[in-house]
Amino acid sequence: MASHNSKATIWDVAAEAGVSITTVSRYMNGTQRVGPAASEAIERAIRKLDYLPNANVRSIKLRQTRTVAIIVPDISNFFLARVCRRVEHLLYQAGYALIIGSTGNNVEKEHRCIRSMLERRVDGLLISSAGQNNDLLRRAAADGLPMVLFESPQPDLGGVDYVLEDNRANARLITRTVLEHGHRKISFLKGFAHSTLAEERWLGFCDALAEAGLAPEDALVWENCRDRTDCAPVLEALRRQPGLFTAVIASTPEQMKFLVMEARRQKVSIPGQLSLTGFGIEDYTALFPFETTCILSDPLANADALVALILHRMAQARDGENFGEPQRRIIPCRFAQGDSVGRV
Amino acid sequence: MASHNSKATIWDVAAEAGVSITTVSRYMNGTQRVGPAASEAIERAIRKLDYLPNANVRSIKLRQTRTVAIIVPDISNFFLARVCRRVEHLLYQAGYALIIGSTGNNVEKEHRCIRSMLERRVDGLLISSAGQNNDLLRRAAADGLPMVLFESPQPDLGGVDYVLEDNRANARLITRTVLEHGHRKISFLKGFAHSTLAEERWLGFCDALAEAGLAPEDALVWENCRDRTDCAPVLEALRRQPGLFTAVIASTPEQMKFLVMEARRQKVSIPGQLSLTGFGIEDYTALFPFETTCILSDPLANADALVALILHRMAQARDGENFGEPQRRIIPCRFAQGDSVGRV
DNA sequence: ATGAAAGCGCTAACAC
DNA sequence: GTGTTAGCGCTTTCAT
Repeated sequence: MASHNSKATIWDVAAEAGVSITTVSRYMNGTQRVGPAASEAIERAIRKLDYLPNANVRSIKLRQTRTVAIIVPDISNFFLARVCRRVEHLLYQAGYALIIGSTGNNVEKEHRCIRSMLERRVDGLLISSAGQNNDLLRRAAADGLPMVLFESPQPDLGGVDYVLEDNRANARLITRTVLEHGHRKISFLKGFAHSTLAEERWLGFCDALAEAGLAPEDALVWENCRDRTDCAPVLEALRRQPGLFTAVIASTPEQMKFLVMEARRQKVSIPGQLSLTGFGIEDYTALFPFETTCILSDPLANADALVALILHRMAQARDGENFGEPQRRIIPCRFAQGDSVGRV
Repeated sequence: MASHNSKATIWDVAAEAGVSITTVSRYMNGTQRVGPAASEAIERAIRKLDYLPNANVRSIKLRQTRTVAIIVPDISNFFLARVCRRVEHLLYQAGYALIIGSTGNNVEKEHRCIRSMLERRVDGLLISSAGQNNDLLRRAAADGLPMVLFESPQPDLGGVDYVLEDNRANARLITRTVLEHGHRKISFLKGFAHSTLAEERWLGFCDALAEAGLAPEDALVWENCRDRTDCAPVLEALRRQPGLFTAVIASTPEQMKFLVMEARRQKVSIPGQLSLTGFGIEDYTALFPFETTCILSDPLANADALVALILHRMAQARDGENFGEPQRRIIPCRFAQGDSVGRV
């Protein structure tokens, strides 16, 4: 079987059609009218040779790749998968392809991902960064690369666009709800240690507690819960020591899911024995065996904002315009009133 | 702010370091020794200029992009998201980047996705095709593009590698289980109309029925169930006409999920009033409020096979070797014995 | 160990 | 309307 280097080039098409490569180029891109005779000959040659222009070569003259990159901690995460799907679709409609990098919250991998995207000269970069690579990102931004960050704010990385949710306010709101239901012993599951997203949710929790004259209790705070095995101990503790806490707040949809699974396994009834709330996603938390009271993120709205911003920046970059003020879009979340938080 | 065309080239580095571009190239790629003095000067120049080689330009000389594409109906689908995550990771480790296309089972979009990937000269293509683009795929394969199909077999597209599950046998197995539990009125949810994957599962269902001397009843077969709204009528029918069927088999994990959600909403107890089974995924069906009896697909095993095959083919293509026999890997599924199928 | 120069496949002035 | 030609930024003979 032939190696696929056997691809036809514009020269082959030109020769076959008996015209110059310029004419072929013009025909392909519609940059200029070409005569009907030539058109037909070229069309025939293209079909005969199965000609497909080489986009990489094109990109070097055009100085744009019509590719944007998205870098996220985990594409199989429900929220991010939804974001990616819509971003891919919207960009596709705008004539861009999407390259995805999934970093697993590994700083080293994220670094190499970013580098790789830069070497590929993507026209734009969408990134939910775990942090620690801000110097690299800053340089890229300073170089004029259209870029929008999302999910996790990077306080030391200004001058770029952000798409965020108000995690602190939302965490405060949900915590207040729990307090209003009479709970005083409230457990909190923190997320990935280095994530500013997780940190903000934690701060919002503390805010609400403070407003009620309370303070977080060490014994009720669970660090770095990323896995089902990280979440199991929470319910085990409760069973060992009934009354240790009456409500638990999860700071990610995954944590909620793990808690639901563990609650079933360990036969802890929700909200009977334990109230559960936190951060969810529509169409995900819907599967839980109760109406979930929680803050609902909207992946589609996030994606829409991301695409709107990056397209805008890329247009500016193409036209050599000044970028102007960095944008900061806060995507509102919905407060879902369910029955997973009971009165105490 | 400067346009990001302000990128340094190999010429800039050479000039800054006082050497020729050849030397810089050799230094970057380690293709040949360069003197210590030159090395240091180049290193300094690179840092100073923030030089990042242009991968697209490189690719045209090297005749490889170190990029592979994966095209799937929906990246936010749990199974595919998991597959993509692992494929991305494995390929990344092998030095390849992954471009993802999500087609929404739209033939037109799939076609343009494939074309786009070919124009980008990806070194390999992984695709779960909805069908109907087999001529394009066949030409690509004939051109020597390493390619492996998965999920949905394309009977008219031979000579390429496949990673599949034995859907027909698995559907037969799960149906037989339902029959063995005494069910005779069994409802079946078919999947996306044009999907050969869905078709195979349907055939396996028919096989088992036939073995038991039964035949599918039109009133119990639901076509083209892709959404929650497609699944709701199933349970509504049962409530309108109790005893219409005693068990339901879903042909995709999503259908199972929708049925679970609807069962809760419509207050149909599983397996009390209705037995439920079908095709699931570990860590997904785990969330259901019962132990699910079903066939479990293994996204990781699928991904491993995909990557192993494509890497092998790409190595062959690079070395100009003959491709030899097409491979066909059947990934085994696990039969999960739960309690969602009751005795009748 | 280093450099000059010939491409890779394409686009875009600039001629005609 | 069409062709000539000079690049785009890089790798790679082939000399030195």
